[in-house]
Amino acid sequence: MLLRIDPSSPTPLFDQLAASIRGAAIAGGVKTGERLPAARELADSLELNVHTVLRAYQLLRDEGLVDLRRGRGAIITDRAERYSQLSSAIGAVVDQARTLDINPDTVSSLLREAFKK
Amino acid sequence: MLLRIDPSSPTPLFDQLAASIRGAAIAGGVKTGERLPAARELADSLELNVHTVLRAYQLLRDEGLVDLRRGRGAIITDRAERYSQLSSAIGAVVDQARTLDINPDTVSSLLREAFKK
DNA sequence: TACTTGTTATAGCTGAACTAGAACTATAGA
DNA sequence: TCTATAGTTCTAGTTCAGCTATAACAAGTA
Repeated sequence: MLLRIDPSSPTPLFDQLAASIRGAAIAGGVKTGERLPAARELADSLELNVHTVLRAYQLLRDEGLVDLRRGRGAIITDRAERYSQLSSAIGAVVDQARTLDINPDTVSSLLREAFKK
Repeated sequence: MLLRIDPSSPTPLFDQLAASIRGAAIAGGVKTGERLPAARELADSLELNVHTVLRAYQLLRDEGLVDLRRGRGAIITDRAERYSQLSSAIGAVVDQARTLDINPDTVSSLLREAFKK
């Protein structure tokens, strides 16, 4: 599983980490039932604080992608499959946005607005 | 043009305002060539600081939705039409996300990841 | 029991967001 | 041209989220 974190990005580190794990889950880099590295361990290898990693794990737990328990660690649920089902619809938006030359931030904002309706 | 701002939301005020104006431009509440209220004026009516309003205006200028010049104010460009063209694709994502019970934050994150590829 | 690993609490640092006040300047209109 | 308009730039103070650092605690596992 390849996890890339960019400390210079304005996106919070815990968000980047969660997104990265999500991506791995969708791409098949991590499979259902598989266990993620222990928070302290991952924190060491990514040079982050344990709390930052745990916050990412908790975010993923809140959305149901991960089952998180003491002594056991973080285990990927079958929810990744649902995310995969969204991929083509999202891909269509990205393609069209690129054609229309609309930047990611704007598209993201338009998406959030659409959710409010 | 109806602009709603929620001070208790975690989303920055300038982002909310920009999104709100974008929404009005797409919905037809503001049309191409039309002029937005002066920043100081809008700041008064929304009970925001002028700088916050101007930051929203500058954001919209950066994405090309607004033409911003001293003494003239902010004028909507024809770019709003492009945003409208994205609407159906975005609507499809929102519908599917609701069916799959995937929350807006996650969808937004998945979208940004998709843009990186 | 001993080890692993997430949970919770406290605390300090930094930067973004927001507000406030003021001076400046390009543009529009009389 | 004169004047009001309205965005631009600068300085500065406050608040809060994000991140880091320690440390004690609790539920699983071996």
